[in-house]
Amino acid sequence: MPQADSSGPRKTRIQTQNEELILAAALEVFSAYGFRGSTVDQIATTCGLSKPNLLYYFRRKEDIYVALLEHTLRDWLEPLRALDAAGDPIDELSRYIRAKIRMSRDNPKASRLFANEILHGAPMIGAFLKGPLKELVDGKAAVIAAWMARGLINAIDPHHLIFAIWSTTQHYADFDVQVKAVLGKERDDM
Amino acid sequence: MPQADSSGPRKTRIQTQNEELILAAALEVFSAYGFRGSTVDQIATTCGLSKPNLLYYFRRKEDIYVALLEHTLRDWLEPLRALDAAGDPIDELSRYIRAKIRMSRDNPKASRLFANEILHGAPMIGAFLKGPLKELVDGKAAVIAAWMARGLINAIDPHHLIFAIWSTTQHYADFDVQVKAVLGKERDDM
DNA sequence: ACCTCTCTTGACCATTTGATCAAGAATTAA
DNA sequence: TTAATTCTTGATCAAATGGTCAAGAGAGGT
Repeated sequence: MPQADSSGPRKTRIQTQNEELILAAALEVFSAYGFRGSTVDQIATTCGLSKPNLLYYFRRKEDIYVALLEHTLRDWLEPLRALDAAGDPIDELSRYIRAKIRMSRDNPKASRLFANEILHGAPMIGAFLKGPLKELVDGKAAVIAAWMARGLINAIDPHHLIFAIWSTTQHYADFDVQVKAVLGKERDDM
Repeated sequence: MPQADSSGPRKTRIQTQNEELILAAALEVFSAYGFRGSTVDQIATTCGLSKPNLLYYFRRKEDIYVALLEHTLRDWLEPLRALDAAGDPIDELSRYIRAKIRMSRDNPKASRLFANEILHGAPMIGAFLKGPLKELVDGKAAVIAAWMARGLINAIDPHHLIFAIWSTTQHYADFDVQVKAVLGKERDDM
């Protein structure tokens, strides 16, 4: 029972390797079909393991999903964390926006994974949103508000500025098919 | 077999009434759980009909879903259609944006229904996106481009301007739980 | 009242799917 | 080598679920 050890990451070579395989396959499948739309068999087939073998590493379907969310969530917020109060507002915000666009382009599946989770009421990461995410956003909103107070940038509600950045950038990952359909799907520029 | 008549809407009073009930319940359920995440039983229970009875009006689960999408799609694009080339650009765009925000607020479930469909690759309305939707957007993008050419508003890519409007406004419906979580869920203003 | 057509439902079916288990194969430590 | 541990899988199960069907209840027109 590999999950049992909460003390130390006493993991076998095979264990580490297969868990990575599984999470990669899970991202592929969950991001495309959502939690309920995906089957354990699909994930198993995608990573070339048998279903019981997959369930040896993650005992429940939900465990795979949660592990994947947590695993991906780490990098996802990195660009926002990097927003530096001491830097130039325009530079900092530009860098943040560009980083978000790059992430949407390079890892649209992660974006769709989260979008789907939140769209369905965030049943698994609701606590995370109200806790760590809110803290982070509140903190950065304060940074932006300080810039505005010093007259460095136009004053608008910082929270909604962040929402606007999130929505516009992630739009290209989450609604990819719509964007491609409307643009005629040959154009790859932005 | 009520579906059969493609000639005229020869519908019974009960038929019309129950179909409305079903579509309302379907919006409730599909918007919350997605297509595969929803069950016919859930929809039946929500509108107080038995499952076989519901399947008497819509023979397959997919039929309910498609009917709902088509039914909702009509109003959804109305504000964009209303964008008037002869009007003042600022007024027209303001009106459009306000209309979209109002729709996101008044009918977030419809927004989430579409968001989910598109997020999963638009398996049912892919043709609509590439056809009628593209025509409409291309037409309105041309209108906006004409305003820009006359120097009435700043020049940026009209298609991406429309995407920005879509994403920012629908964000508040689609990612409702995230917005509420981050804002502390008491605030109801924008 | 009578007949036809519409509507409703309990019972049932086939398939899918998350999950289990015992037994065997492979790996690792001694 | 040997023994313990880890890994793998075919077979199987129970529950959920989309969909069917025959038979009965109800509405509407005459």
